[in-house]
Amino acid sequence: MDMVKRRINMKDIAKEANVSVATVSYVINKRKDQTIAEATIKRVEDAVKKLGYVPNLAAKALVENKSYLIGVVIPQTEPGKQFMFNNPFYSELLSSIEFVARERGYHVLISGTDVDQSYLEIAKKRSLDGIIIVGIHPDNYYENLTSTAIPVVLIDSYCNNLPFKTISIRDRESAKIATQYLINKGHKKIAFASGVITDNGVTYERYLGYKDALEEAGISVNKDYIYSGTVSQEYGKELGLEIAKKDDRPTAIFSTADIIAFGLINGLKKANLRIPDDISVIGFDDTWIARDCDPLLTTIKQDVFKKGEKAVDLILNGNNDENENIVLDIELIERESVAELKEVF
Amino acid sequence: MDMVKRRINMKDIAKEANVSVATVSYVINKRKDQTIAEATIKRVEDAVKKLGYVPNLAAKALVENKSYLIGVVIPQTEPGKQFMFNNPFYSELLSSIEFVARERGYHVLISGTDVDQSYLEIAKKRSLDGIIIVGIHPDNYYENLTSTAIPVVLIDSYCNNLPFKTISIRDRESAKIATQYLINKGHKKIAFASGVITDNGVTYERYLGYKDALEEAGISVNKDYIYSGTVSQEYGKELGLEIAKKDDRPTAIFSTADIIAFGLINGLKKANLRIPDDISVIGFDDTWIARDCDPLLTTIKQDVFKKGEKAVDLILNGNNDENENIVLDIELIERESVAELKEVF
DNA sequence: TAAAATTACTTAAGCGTTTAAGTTGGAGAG
DNA sequence: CTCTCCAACTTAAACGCTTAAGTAATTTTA
Repeated sequence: MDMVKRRINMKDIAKEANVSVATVSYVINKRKDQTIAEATIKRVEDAVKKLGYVPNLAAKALVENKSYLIGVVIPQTEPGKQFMFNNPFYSELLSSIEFVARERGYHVLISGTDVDQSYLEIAKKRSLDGIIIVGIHPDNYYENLTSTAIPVVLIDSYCNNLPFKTISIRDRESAKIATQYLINKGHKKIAFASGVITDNGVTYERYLGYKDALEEAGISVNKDYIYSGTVSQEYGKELGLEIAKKDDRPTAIFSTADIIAFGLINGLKKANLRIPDDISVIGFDDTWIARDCDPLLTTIKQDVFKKGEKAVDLILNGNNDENENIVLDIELIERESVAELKEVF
Repeated sequence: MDMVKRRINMKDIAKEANVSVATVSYVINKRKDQTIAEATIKRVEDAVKKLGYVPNLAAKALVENKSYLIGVVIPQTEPGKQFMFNNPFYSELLSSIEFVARERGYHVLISGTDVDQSYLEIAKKRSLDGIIIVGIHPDNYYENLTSTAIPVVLIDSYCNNLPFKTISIRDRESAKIATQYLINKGHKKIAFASGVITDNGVTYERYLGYKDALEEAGISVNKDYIYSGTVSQEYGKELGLEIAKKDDRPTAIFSTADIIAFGLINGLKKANLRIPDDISVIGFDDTWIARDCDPLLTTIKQDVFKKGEKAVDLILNGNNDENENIVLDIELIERESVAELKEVF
């Protein structure tokens, strides 16, 4: 007697339906290239229901060398720490990736970036079907990944020399648009507030766009107006307080993330400046936080859902050899945090 | 000639090190119950390095019926939608679960709640080593899960009749503490603002705690002061505007989530009420948002990291038969959003 | 009417591990 | 000098699935 509760497998189904395991496999996978009698299909399906069969993906993964698993790597604030989730942009992105992946029959494995263990190792171990890397990471990350056949999609990274697919927006142009918007409103003293500026990151691109706009308008870049810290409300707030105290205060600030802008607004208000009357702020991303600042934040909207969706699509449908780069559009959302500058003589 | 790039497996290592696959397996898993000569261990380890061997977890999972994978289920706002990530509490919790799991050599599979496919099925399919269910879910979720041997940990759920481990705080008591704090500050007209109140959810418990405090203080519960919507800043804001217009306005509001409190503050300010001078607000969770409202939000702090950590520990170390319930402590954090009520005669 | 094609299957090898059970040679015991 | 014991291995089955190749019966084609 078989007292131990065994896992129901294809063999059990085969026996119950009076067919071979191969047939069961064909029925379960609905294989179009196999011809199977309607009656047989029904017998198998009935057996599956009757016995409560659930396929074992580990076995499937073993023979197919495929896991129906997509890895998502999210940047950490610090090594050995948790990953960055105070920025709603990442939350929203992850949520959309998970949603789309699930629709496609895939699951999502999340991971912060571990210094000891390269993500490539995880990918190989788990036979991941693809890796979506969000944001910028230490260089050694990418190095290893090039040696593998696993599709890698980079979101918000400008490592153009690497054979990876990317999905991005025109960060430089977008930043230029934001800055030009401020310039068109009469601002000349425009500050730049961002997280750490890394070589291949979006932040650097956005910095370039900011510079482009200023230079094109004949405004020289004031090094005193360039602020770079962490992508967090804390930094924004700190910065708001600092800027408020400044002698030659800027009249507008372009922030590369809503969450920094949010902090900025808090800090500036704390220092009794009115926004946008005393100082204007423009953000980036259009996360929910932009819709719930006071004043409502004028910002560059990027379609976060689409960003996640396209990333999954690139992994699943993309030709692995091709080096695709998808570029999404942005939109400037005018709300309440930017004012026309009254000329002061 | 073997032109196709094959995956390096134990057999290759065995050949290279001149031992059997079994020995390789023993060395790689550092099995204490096997005696292996130092020299042999070194030979195997060298071969692993030389050939760049990475174990195949699918194969391991197949024989061990174990995946080193923990599933985390996060509530969705609506069926067929993405999961709830506007609430920083969930983000922070997920981040800590992932961090702790990774430390322990496990990975995290995330999933929103899919109506069609019960999570039990995913769990079986993937041989998950455990499931952490965050927040409250439709009843049929739990039903299926009882039939399996997979360890399930419920975070923020009061389904006490089910054979699951839980990890929670004393929600009722905590809400009572928050409400009593307001009462001690002289408030009598205290509103309650929450998400949907479900039978087994934390929200109901917090509602009870709110009621307890009022009743104990001899204040009758005013149905007009009970607001229940969604756990979002939008709802909070809407509510803030609504409450501001009210004839018999409450003097304080207890919100069951910081994010609602955040919205409330925005809405109330929009309606030209000063906080805490005109109306006090107390939150719950102490997510980062509490530290970045203006005014800073007085709130009930729960240790989100510990909540995640304990959940992982329960999955990995907990005796599967025992029905453990871990209860964590909370702390009231006094900030700026609650004022002493000046008696008005 | 025999050959070819098609339908509806089955057989069995293989994916990369783990592990219970066996083997071998040498050290220590009697 | 044989016997036992132990260290240091090896052998081979099993985990649950996929799939190329085979088979047998039936139908179509020339």
